[in-house]
Amino acid sequence: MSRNLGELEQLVLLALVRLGDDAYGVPVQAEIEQRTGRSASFATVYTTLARLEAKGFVTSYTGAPTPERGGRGKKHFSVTAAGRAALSRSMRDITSMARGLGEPWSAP
Amino acid sequence: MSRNLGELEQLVLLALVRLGDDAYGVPVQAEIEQRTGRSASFATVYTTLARLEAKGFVTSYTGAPTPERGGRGKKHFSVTAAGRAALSRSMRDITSMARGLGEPWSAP
DNA sequence: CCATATAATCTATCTTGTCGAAGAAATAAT
DNA sequence: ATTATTTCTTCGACAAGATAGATTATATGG
Repeated sequence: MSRNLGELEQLVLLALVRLGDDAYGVPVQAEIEQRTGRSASFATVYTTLARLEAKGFVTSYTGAPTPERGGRGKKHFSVTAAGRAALSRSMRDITSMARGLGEPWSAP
Repeated sequence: MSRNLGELEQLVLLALVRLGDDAYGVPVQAEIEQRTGRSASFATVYTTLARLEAKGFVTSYTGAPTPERGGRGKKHFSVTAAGRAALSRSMRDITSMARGLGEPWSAP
């Protein structure tokens, strides 16, 4: 029923857009932490990614691992059209509510 | 205890800022529906308001009812300094993640 | 085949979102 | 005063989202 995105779902979706082809768990987590300063464990990011996929907002394919030095293959994610639409709606909702308010949320 | 706001909590807080002195349950719900087009029952709004108050992000006082034509007294809400700070953080997080992206979430 | 590195999943719990139905408080009508 | 009507809020119950510690999977190097 809920075509609404949670807050973390929004951030993850935005991170995917930012990262493009390099989008998989690890960098998504890093991007969120670096840009927002907010901590999010890998597990948290992965569960969110899984939920988004279940809703059809992202798709994934498992790629080959880095030839360099060990490790498991990466699971790459990309945002679907439905995902972009959902993200767009969420962003619109929040900007609609914030529009016109200078930045009163930081004023005394 | 997460000091992060949920999406609805953000919207409700923004609605309170918009409404100022006229901020109580009914208009908050109306403001959200009108501005975002997204439905939210009164119960949903009140629950969120109660949670925000429990977290210290809003305060309330029960005012006298309208002399006009019946009805229960209104419970007025206002955002606390902590609430503004939390809202500010949330807004900053999302704009930080969206910064630079024209509006790619709506592009093919 | 054991150590090490990298990446993803499992399991479990707490927090948020959601709303139908019921309750509370005031005025108006009978 | 009793009942109706209007306005606004709370209750109770469950679904969905957030969170992370421990665990598993897969690759390379010695």
